[in-house]
Amino acid sequence: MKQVAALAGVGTKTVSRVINDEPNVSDATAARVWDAIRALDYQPDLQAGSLRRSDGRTRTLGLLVGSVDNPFAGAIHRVVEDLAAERGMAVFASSLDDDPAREGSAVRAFLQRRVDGLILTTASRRPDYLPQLRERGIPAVFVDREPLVDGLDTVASDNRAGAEAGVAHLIEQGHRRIALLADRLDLATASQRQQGYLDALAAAGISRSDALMATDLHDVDSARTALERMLGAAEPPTAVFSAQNLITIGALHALRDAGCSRSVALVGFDDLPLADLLDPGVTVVAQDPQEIGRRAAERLFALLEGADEAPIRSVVPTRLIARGSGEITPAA
Amino acid sequence: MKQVAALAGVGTKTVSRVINDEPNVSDATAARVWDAIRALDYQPDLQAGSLRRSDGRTRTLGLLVGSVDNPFAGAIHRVVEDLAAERGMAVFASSLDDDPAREGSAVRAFLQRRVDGLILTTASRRPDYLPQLRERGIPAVFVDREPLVDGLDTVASDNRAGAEAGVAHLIEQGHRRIALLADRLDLATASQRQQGYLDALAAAGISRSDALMATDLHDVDSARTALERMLGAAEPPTAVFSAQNLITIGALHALRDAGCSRSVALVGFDDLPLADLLDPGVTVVAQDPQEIGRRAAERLFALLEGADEAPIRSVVPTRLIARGSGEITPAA
DNA sequence: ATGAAAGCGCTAACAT
DNA sequence: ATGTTAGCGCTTTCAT
Repeated sequence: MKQVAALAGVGTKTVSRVINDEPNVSDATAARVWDAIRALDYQPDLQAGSLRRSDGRTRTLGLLVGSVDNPFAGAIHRVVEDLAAERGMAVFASSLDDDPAREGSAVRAFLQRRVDGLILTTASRRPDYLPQLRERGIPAVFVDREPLVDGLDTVASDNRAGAEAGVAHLIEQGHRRIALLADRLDLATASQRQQGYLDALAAAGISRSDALMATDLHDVDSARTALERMLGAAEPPTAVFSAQNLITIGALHALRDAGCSRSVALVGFDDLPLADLLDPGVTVVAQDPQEIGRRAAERLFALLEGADEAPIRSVVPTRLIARGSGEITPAA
Repeated sequence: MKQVAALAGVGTKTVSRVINDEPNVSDATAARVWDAIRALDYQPDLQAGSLRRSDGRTRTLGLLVGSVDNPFAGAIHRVVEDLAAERGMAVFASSLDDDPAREGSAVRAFLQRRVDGLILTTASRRPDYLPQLRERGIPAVFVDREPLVDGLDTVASDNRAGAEAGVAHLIEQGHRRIALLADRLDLATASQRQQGYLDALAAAGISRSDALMATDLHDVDSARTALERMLGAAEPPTAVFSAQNLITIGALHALRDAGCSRSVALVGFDDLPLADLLDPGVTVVAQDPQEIGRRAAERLFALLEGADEAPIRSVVPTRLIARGSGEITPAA
């Protein structure tokens, strides 16, 4: 910056004024400064600036998702990035892997880099870094999972209602032995979806059976194995509700390998790319990751602009998409 | 930091020494400092530190991909993130959308935030920011696409050979009228894959037909439309080579809608989730995004540690995965 | 083993 | 309309 000032024959503060287009610079000097900036390929150091700037902003935000590799997270990331870019903000993204330790170090990494705000998916019901965020006045919006703490801003799918609708759909087709394949129940999403499953059964007067509920499934293979075991049991399910996208993939493998794709019904929570091209098409309870990302980002920006109303708890509706697999009726 | 120093009853420099565990601090003082740090929930400001630090490092890197929403990009991102985290580095990710303007502003945003290094996918053959990177000594590794500039470090799939192998596979099944569905040819990947297609035809003595080559396809819908048109033409292709993952999805839709999934062969470049569950399974020329990401990240870290050898041009082999759609033989 | 002073690149506050 | 001085939170250099 000093070089630019020297080349343009002005003081550094004038250069600063030009860059941030503050008032009180004559057009002539501004032009000279811009020339010097171009001549030197000067790029202002945003971090150094924020060190002294009154609001201390770094124009940077942190995004924590399940895994940047997961299509659901990718969709959220993309929306957040686009909205952030419109405001000249850049985004740090990190993967959580549903590991509280990894979550903690990711948040720490964000804080050390002085992000202005955070959009977080959490693996814990009561994240331990919340007091720190409060103290430092760093706004955060939780997405996908709602911690069990009051006063937080959250945006998530209607997991319970969506799961209930998916299972009710299977019940309408005449199924009574419906399997549940779910993730670790300490994750809010998994337990809410299980609750929806149980609510749908209860509403139809179907008693729950532990033999039909597999939980703690965290990847494709564990889901596949769990369903294979159920299909080989004495009273196999006639329908399956899989409560997460990777689990649905595992279930699809198990059904295909057992030759049951056309005889055992399947409804999955969360949509999959190509789900409509399978045969039968995969019926899903679709989430709307774009909408989740959009609401979260907009809420975060509102907080950054000093919105002071009460925290919001935003629930994004799900949508049942019938494609065939969920409309299979139980064998007579 | 001053507060910590005050609470621990030491000078700020001692706190600095403890944080960066430099030598010459007695265990007793160190312990007192750590206590103070915990008591105050102190997080050092990494950016402020790098301002004065001799190497100026921010422990941050920039990653530019096609779109953070694309599974290929997601896989690369994930690997880069994991390797970066091991070294205490955070990563800024941005989407390119194959738009040179967006590419430029993303790189500018990275530079203003003083990233230590870059992993870049580019939409231009000669990115205009290269001189700036040189001047500032910011190392960059290009992934997926190789700019037409000497002296750069690059990591990419063997696009030409992979495409040639995919098309040769179709020719082996007896096909002679093989369609090409490709992206904008100004993108290195697209033109290399087209070249592979042409090489395979030439090797088999099949003359090229412009009616069978659709280019400038950039998303699912344009690919679908292009293939629909070809299938309705006088001499429709008996096989299709789709040169990119979104294009393959479009082709699958077109084939299904035209009722040709079982009669027209398809080989796609780049693997798709669920490709093995479709019926028939989708034969693909699989890339290895993890390997691409790993090599790029490791090369970047080597450059950051001052490796001074000549730039490397790393070519990652592809692998043909036969799943059914590519083994369909032409109708007699 | 520890601390004081200077300075990294920038912006705030106050001149002029 | 422009420049000067101080200081953001840290690390360097050099003294003690």
